[in-house]
Amino acid sequence: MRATSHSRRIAHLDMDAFFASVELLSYPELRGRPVVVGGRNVDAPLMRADGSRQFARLGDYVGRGVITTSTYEARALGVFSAMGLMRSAKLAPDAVILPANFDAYREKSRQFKEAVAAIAPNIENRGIDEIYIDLTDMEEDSHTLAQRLKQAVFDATGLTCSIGITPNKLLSKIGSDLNKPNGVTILALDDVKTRIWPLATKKINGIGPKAYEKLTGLGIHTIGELANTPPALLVQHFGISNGEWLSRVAHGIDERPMVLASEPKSISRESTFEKDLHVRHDRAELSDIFTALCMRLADDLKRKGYASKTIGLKLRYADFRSVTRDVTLPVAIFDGADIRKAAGACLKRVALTQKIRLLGVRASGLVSLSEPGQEVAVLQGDLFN
DNA sequence: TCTGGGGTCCTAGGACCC
DNA sequence: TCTGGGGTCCTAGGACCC
Repeated sequence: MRATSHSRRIAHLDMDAFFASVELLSYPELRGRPVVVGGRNVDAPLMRADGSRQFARLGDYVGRGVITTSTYEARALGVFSAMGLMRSAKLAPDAVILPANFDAYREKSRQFKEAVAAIAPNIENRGIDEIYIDLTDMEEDSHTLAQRLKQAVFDATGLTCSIGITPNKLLSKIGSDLNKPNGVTILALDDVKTRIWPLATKKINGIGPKAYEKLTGLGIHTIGELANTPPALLVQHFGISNGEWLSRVAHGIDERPMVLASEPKSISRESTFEKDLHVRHDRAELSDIFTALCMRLADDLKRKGYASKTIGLKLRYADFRSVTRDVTLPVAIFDGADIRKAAGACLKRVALTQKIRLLGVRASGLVSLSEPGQEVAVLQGDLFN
């Protein structure tokens, strides 16, 4: 076991505009154009009589949903991930909108991670399109390694990525973003003052919209200003744990270890409706959606080999407030009808005083079905009667 | 025309136990 | 006759990330 004080070399690899880039492999004629992926009512491209394809236009989109990924050409028009589609349609009406194709993204994800693993096996997964890689024990210099990794990813997928290599995960994550797309950034701790301190505090992974606003309110805009703020002041405003963390990360300090394997903590399914639903007028439809969510969750549990002791319900009202309720059972369950009963018991505990825009069901307290010694019930009805 | 879906982690209060 | 101090589990909400 290596002591944490030992100097490490950690890479962060981030695929460039991942979902959109995967789509461009199928539709190369869209290269160089603003393209977004997302939405639920998006038609796949149609083939015209002359063999060319007809794509849906963002400006014609009607309905709920957000952008999941946009190409760099679309970002130049102000259209980014998580932006509402109707709002983005105003900003970039002539952009092309494509439906998401998650199976294809998962397959490309598997391919790029496999290509990296063949070079450097110590990988931490950070979702579908990014990973950390421990390069500490590799022989080659960082520039050579970065090029090798990028080439391997491109050969396996036809896609480009950006890489940051530094002594820790915090700086590598910031670094991979500094020369996007198709970039490499290599930093040492000595570079923090010149390269990191000028950046906005929200570039730090873990400083989100709320913390950023609070810092701005204190007159702290850059990471350098954060580093030069007395830790006591940060503790005063953010609490002991967060305050001290802010001071450390502003100085580029991050001792978090690589996490090479992990078990899921929860599995969930949720759905935002096309239109807000009324608890009485739309009762039948709501009930069907609720049951379908529970059945899909049961499928997910079985496929992944887990049972769950705690079933939770999530509900979002028309005004976007959301509430959760959960119940812990005496035994773990995985049957769809049992999940439906448990979630139904949760639903009885929430106030249904306005229309609903989202329902979700969550399984936590997971127990692996492959590990013996756990009490798992396949019960029929007697738990809630 | 607001604001997806799947996750993790943290906090805080209350129950309950020793 | 007036009330400690842990520890763990459960629940609800919220921040944050991809």
